[in-house]
Amino acid sequence: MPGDTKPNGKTSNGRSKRSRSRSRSKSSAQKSDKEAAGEQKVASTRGAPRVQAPEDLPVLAYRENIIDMLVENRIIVVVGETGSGKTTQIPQYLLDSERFQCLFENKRGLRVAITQPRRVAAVAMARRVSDERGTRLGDVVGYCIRFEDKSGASTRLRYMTDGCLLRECLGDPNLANYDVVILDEAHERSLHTDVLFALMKRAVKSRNGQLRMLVTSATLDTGAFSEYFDCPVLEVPGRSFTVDLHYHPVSKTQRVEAAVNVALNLHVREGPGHILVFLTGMEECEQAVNLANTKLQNMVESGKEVSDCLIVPLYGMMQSDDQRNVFEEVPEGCRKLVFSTNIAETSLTVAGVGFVVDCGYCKQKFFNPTTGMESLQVTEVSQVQAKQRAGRAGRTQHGKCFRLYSEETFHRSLLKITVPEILRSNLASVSLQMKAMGIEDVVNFDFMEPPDRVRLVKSLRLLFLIGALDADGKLTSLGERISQLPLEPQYGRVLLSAVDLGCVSEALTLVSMLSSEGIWFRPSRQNADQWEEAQATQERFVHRLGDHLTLIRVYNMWEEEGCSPEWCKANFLHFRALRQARDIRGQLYEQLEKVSEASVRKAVQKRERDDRDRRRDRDRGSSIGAEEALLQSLCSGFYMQSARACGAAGGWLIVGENVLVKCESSSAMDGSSAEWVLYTDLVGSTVANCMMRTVSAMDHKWLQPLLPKLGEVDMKRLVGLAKVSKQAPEAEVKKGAEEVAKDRAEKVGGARERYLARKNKTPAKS
DNA sequence: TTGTGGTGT
Repeated sequence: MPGDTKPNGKTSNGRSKRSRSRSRSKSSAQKSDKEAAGEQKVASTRGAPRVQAPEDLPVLAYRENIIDMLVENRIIVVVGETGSGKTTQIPQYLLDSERFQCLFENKRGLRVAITQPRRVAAVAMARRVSDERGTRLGDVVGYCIRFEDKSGASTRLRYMTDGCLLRECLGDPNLANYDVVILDEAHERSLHTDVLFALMKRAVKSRNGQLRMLVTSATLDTGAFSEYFDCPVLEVPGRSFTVDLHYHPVSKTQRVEAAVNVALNLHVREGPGHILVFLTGMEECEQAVNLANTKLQNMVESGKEVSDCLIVPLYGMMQSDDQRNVFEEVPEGCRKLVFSTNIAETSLTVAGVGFVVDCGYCKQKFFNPTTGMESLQVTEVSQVQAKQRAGRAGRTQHGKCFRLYSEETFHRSLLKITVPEILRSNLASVSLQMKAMGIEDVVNFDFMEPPDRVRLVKSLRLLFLIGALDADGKLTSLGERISQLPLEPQYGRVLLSAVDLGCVSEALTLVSMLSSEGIWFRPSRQNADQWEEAQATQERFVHRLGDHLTLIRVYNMWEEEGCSPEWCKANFLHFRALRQARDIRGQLYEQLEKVSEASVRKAVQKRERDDRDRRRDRDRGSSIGAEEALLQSLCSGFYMQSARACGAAGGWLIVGENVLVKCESSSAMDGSSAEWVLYTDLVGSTVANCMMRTVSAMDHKWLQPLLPKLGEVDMKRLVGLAKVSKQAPEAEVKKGAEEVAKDRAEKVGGARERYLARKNKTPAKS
């Protein structure tokens, strides 16, 4: 990374020296490496027209090599470890190479898209490169992220989130706007990047030499990449310090205490360097902080000499100002001990870490396509993750990493790479987007890591049920409109039916709230008083008809309070999440208007006028009409997720499935006797213990007209086998029937199991 | 009994 010190401790030039001291300051230290890089400009360009890239970036030596390879090959893979400079330099090499630009027939000038998995990274890289070139951000170098497009007609290097490029593919699957696409951080295997792999491979082929692609990855799984893309791989060395590995196996149940003990041992024995401990979740981090404080106190009381130590947790759901505390500079001689979730693995960088303790586990989300159930499971980390965690100790000094498992476990038990998100996700949105791009056969599409057929078939079934696909799996005009909305298709369906039912405003609010991060602030249970106070405070928002109307009520009250952050704090709500919901709502409002046939604006304005009148009249009762309409429009997207009370058991039976479910205890409908309910999320780890989250009471007369469609699903027609079977009847029909059988047989979420099974059949190279 | 790893349009 530009501005880092070299291993020998000298800085490459005066500018780096300045930026080094700056990178320790509060404002940039709290951000990721990439964002910090972007911030250097403020300090270093004053009076200078142009920021220079450090002269000793490892990638520089490969400049001509990269261009040669990309002239000769349509696709190449570049493997470069942290600090090689690949993200900032390679796009500029291409832009500055006449020889490379000669390849392209169009004379509008080279245009390069560079994707990042995270928004902050896209912005920071654009800012940095723009500074290096001495241009205004948004001119030659720009970026594009949700809610913010800082680029224009003259933009040649466009940094963007992978999700943005994916959305651009919808309108233009061949990406005619670009000559080169760089998919950066490909090793992270984000859902969007994985889909882009497949789309780009296709686009490169169809553009016939006029579109080049470069895939960059930090860790070595080059076999899989080069095989899939059939392309050469170039390795660029990194620039970080060595990290000694130590293995301290402990039992899974003792990991928190063991992690605390190892960390305190390090604190007592080792020289300078902060300590970063990786645990699985918020509760573990809070618990560890308490435990470490107690133990440290005991040591001091027993007369042991212990130096100063600041002990802090770090996780995503933390209030923003608490999170900032983690990055505060500590006094000389004071050590920081940070207990973090995997947020510190890639998203945030704690500066000055010399020691890492890795518990060997993390939480991962798995979606079970058969039940539609989502679960958050504590899972062993992959080898790639373990290396990434260890690397956090070697950014500024020679480091040490303590793994709370054996070396044998590392090699024998841990997966080589993390199970890619595409194998763990709900694919409804991916399938719909592919259909909207004219890709008919989604099930047999050439993904690098093909998702299970069941997962894909189930996504088609869902799209059929909401009317986005017809019985033959063809995109309907409704599906086309839904695909335009940046939402899960089921939510898109709800919005469009809300237009017809006259409750757009409410639906926009609800869908935005459901699309944003969780709004409820749930204090750690380590803090019992606060926990109870939060429960009691949040209960006051509850709407008797369920969680969906509760969410709308919270949003409306927040707006009435002038969108106040203080009001959020007092009511145990995440301001960040509500603000995000407001941004999303604004965006959806605009896009829904483009997409929907009726005039959304008129409907919304009428609604808002009515609301004002009602408030003036203090006649709250009359808003029932809109509330009912909202619940009814929910049915159009989620009727297959409704359930009927099953008296004896005190739960509900999901329609069309023999699964008995309960409400989560935090739900407004918990303990309710409503005959019919509808949920937007189903969570749990096994079918036997799964819970509805976000639940509302329903009137059966809204559901009744929709439910028969559940019986109309013909999987064979949906995946397009009915037509194929005319040519090869027996085999194909049998295959289709097996699909249905397998589908029924499947009960427990098996992405990981199937992935493991596949990996074991074809062992990865070591 | 019961919790919410992290991203993104």
